[in-house]
Amino acid sequence: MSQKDKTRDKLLEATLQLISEKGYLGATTREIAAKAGVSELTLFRKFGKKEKLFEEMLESYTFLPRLRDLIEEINEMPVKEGLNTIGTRFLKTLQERRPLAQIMLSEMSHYPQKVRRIYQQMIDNLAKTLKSYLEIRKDRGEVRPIDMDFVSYAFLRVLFMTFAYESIIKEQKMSDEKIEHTVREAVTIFLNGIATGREG
Amino acid sequence: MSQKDKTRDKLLEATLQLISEKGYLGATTREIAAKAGVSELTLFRKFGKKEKLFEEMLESYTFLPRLRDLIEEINEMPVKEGLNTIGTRFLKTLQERRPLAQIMLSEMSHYPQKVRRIYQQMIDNLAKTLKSYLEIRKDRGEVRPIDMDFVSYAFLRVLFMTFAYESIIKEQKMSDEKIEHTVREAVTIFLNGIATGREG
DNA sequence: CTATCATGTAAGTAAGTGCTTACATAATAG
DNA sequence: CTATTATGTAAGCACTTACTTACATGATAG
Repeated sequence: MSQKDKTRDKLLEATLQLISEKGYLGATTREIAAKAGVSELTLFRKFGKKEKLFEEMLESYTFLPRLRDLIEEINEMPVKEGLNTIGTRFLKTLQERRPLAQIMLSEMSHYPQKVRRIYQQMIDNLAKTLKSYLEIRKDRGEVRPIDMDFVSYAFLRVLFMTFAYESIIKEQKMSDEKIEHTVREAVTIFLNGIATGREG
Repeated sequence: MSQKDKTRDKLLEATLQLISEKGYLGATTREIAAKAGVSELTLFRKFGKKEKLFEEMLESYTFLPRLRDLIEEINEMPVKEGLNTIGTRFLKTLQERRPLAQIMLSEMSHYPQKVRRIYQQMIDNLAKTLKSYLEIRKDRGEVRPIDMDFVSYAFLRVLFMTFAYESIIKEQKMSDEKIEHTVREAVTIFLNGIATGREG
């Protein structure tokens, strides 16, 4: 990688870190440049405006790598195992890309159209994967014929908000055990529900 | 109400609106005062600092009114109806207090301790209510003996993120029908799960 | 070696920002 | 009515911000 690209990367990385910590308005170009170890002028020469820097940073960071090939991986698994795999992978990805997740959460009110991209990359895509997986299970009689679109989103939303609560509001990293426990509980509920069938 | 209190209220209201639109840093004291129809100096005479204004605004707005007395209301309902009632009430409250919900979501990364208060008022309390309701149903054999704490949070989180997605990312108000549909689907999943019991 | 190109330093600009001071007026309370 | 209190206008301060201009230096490619 050329020196030029290294500088660019350092700036994008610093932008990710600082905006996730302080928000778009709270992160100043001075501080971003300092954190990247370059002069502020370099930042402006490369990106022109702060907003462009923000956009290019969003473009360059993605949730995808860990989530790719998930369809094929889970394709032949029974429902319980499939949900477990997808849920665990989802939470671990959020964990690894936590700054990006944090930006997504806190800037969604003010930059909805910019955030929508990463939301789509992350949750919409994953929901689609999950949905088509569940549709197959439905055809095979493994799951009930209900609105799989809603089910998929619901499953991911429980996990996403659990992540947000633990690692942002409570400011604690989710341990591997916590992740496992969370996914296990969610899968149990989604598969079997909580009712016994008896009415009180 | 005295003129004094009216001024105060107008300022708090303007603060709520503007911070929900632009975030804490994006909302300026000048603009808040203008929106409230008073001079900026009045703002500072009443609250001293912007941060204090923010805090007092958070103190003054609450999610509670609509949620009070919910325990007694649902107490004798069967699970399905109980979940339906609590879910619907929850979504309608979020809708009514949307600016507050929006602030809660977007400032949670930067002011976690301040947001925790409204989170506790809203979700933690409601989860507790739901949990104790479910514990009773459990004792009566209506629901399975599983982690009711997790179930309660999971149920509310699905609804909360659905609300956030619809009304913040997609920027559409949730219609009453949408609310009903959302709750109905969520209740179905949580009660019965999606599995048939047959393995593929 | 030399010409180019990425980067640096330094200084600065224009526009905000939160917050203050000095003085004036209108409303309210006793 | 009068004294107090809430509010207003106007100006501005000290600081920060995104962004710019002018000039210099070091690396790199041909």
